[in-house]
Amino acid sequence: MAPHSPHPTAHERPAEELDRRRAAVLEAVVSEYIGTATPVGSAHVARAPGVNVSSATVRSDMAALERDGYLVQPHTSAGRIPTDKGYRFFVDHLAPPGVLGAAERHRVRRFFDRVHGEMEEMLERASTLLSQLTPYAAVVVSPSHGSATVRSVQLVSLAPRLVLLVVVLSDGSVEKRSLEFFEDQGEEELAREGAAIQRAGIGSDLATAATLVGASGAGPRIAEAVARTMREMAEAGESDQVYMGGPSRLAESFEAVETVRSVLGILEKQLVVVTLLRDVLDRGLSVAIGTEHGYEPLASCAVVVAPVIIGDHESGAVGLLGPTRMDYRQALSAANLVSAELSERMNRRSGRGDD
Amino acid sequence: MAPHSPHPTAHERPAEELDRRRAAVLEAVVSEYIGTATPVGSAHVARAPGVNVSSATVRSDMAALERDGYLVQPHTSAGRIPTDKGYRFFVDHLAPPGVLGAAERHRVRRFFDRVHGEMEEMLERASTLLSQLTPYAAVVVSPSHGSATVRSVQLVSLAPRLVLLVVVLSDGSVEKRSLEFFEDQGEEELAREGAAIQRAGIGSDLATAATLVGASGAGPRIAEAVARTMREMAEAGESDQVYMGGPSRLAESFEAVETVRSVLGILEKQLVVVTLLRDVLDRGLSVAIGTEHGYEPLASCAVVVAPVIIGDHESGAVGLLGPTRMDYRQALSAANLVSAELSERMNRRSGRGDD
DNA sequence: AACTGGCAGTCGGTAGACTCAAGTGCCAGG
DNA sequence: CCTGGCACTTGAGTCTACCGACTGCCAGTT
Repeated sequence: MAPHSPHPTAHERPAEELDRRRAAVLEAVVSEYIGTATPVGSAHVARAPGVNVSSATVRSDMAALERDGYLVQPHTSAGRIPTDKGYRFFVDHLAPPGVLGAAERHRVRRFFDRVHGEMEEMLERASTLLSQLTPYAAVVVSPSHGSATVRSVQLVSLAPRLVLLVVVLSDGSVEKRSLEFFEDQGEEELAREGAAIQRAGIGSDLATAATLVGASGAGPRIAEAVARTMREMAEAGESDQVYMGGPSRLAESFEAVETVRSVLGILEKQLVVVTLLRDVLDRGLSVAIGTEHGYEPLASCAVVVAPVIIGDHESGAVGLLGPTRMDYRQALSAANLVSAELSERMNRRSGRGDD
Repeated sequence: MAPHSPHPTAHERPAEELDRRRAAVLEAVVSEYIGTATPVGSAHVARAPGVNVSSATVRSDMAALERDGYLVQPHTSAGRIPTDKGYRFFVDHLAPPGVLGAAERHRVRRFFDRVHGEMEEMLERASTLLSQLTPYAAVVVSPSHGSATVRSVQLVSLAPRLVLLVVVLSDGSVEKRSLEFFEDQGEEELAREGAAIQRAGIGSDLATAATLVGASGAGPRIAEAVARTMREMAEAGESDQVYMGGPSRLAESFEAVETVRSVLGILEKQLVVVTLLRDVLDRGLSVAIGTEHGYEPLASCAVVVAPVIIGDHESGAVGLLGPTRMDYRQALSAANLVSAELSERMNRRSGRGDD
């Protein structure tokens, strides 16, 4: 058993090492396929760094990887392409931490330094930013009001019998709703009512405030209408807003126009998107590949998610949607960078409940 | 010259009538092509109602129409397809007024009866509605603040050193912006300052109000910051918001994924969209076909526009974007219906300046 | 003069045969 | 256990022939 072979390294590789080589083969296949979208053959892989064996050996490794479900052959005389399981292994074990280029980091930083305007605008533009940092479509789910408390309630007369209810919450968001009354309301009566309502509701969350206002018995009709409307706001505030960035990226990612259509169609259903992202996050994942998210129509897609953390819990999310053969490293670092930056800004802005 | 021919109508058609027949031929070609996206041949046209001549005659008419630039042949042995000029003639002279089905009318009515929430939400959802009424992508451009006047100014403390400026305008819109101060501001000082600022600015439009507030000399630092921020709001309010509905419709309209990508890419540039729609409206058109709008990348598209009229002038717009072979009748009636309905709602809501 | 049927001519699109290149599986040998 | 060599498979590309859908033109009819 003396190592007199011309390929000693190959000869002495113990079993454990073999697995490592297979991993290297898998990595080579995935990397190559991500770049070229073409089935990759054993010759290509043999040339990859970390794989110091002949193409014949690679072939047997690839056959094994196929048996184990990491690769598939589109047809007999073609190279291999990764399965979802293959991508999964790549993401979990092989993908290096992945750092964005300095240029991109700088771009993100500059973006967040320049953003003015309020949360909605920031989120909207962040989704565009994300889609420009990567070749994928981006989604940003706005944090729900959650436990934000009422900071101010105001009634503004807009026209005869038309009054605008404006509620400011502790997270800096403003909800408005117009109310129509049968009788005209005097300017100073409105102000008085507004003050009373504010006194009743301030400091509580929207739903509670609505109840308190209803019970406060201030001005018969008005308080009732305001209470009802605040309850509406509370309900509406729970359904998170979704911002979509760079939908045209989808048309770059997929060949078939039919796929583009169906994926775009899904992105239009905001509720689905929110549920999907939350699901993935709840399962503790940051990547969902192919059918992992259990949503059939997106079987050819992968989703990369990063939470936006405000205060102590995940309340929003940013995501990237691309083909399963997406560049996970790039996508992950972009999503993480933007979500971190977003979290920081939002934390800085939102008040801490009590002054 | 007694009409003893078996085809008397054909025989006695004077020159002017001939034109009418050509128009009928053109109409048949356009209608058919809109429906099938396939070059249409003389045999098909000959069978169309209103064209009571043989295919040979139709052929010579089609040749004439091609000479005049209304039709083209993709290749020698194929049928004809309309040119932009052909579509234009169709739209201007041939397209019947076009009424939406009762079901659609009812759907629109119901939609507008149910919409609650405020303008932004209404516009957003109107764009979705429009894209569902037709197989095309929809855009809605929000009315700019224009001459809306300030109805209320409020300063709300969110956190130490963090204050939210909330301005309510007479059209029911609410602008907010957070201000950061170096020193902490007392709750009641803020209220006092807010009241003073409101007194200075109320009744003027945003830009004027900003100047007035700046000059009012209320509270040294605060008034200055508020004035600056209000000016920012005035500027931001001028750039109209664009809502895009049903982008996936684009993937249905075009065969080539490349076209889908580029058109989607253009839709993402909101400024371009706004300019385009305004341009078309300013030229008094409601349809722009192919290159008529002078925007090269959209040469394969047609745009249908309808103004949203608030008070006395066009301040917003709804539009539909589809292939040049779109169903103009359907698109026009849908856009008109939604824009009319939208105008009415907005007029009802926006206060009339003075109480 | 206007319209018609008939006919030759023009192409695009499809189907089949063939070739080519990429890539595999297997095997004997080191 | 790995390697080079070899036979085999198969999609993709090319070429050809053919079919069908049109058109343009023309002589004939009313």
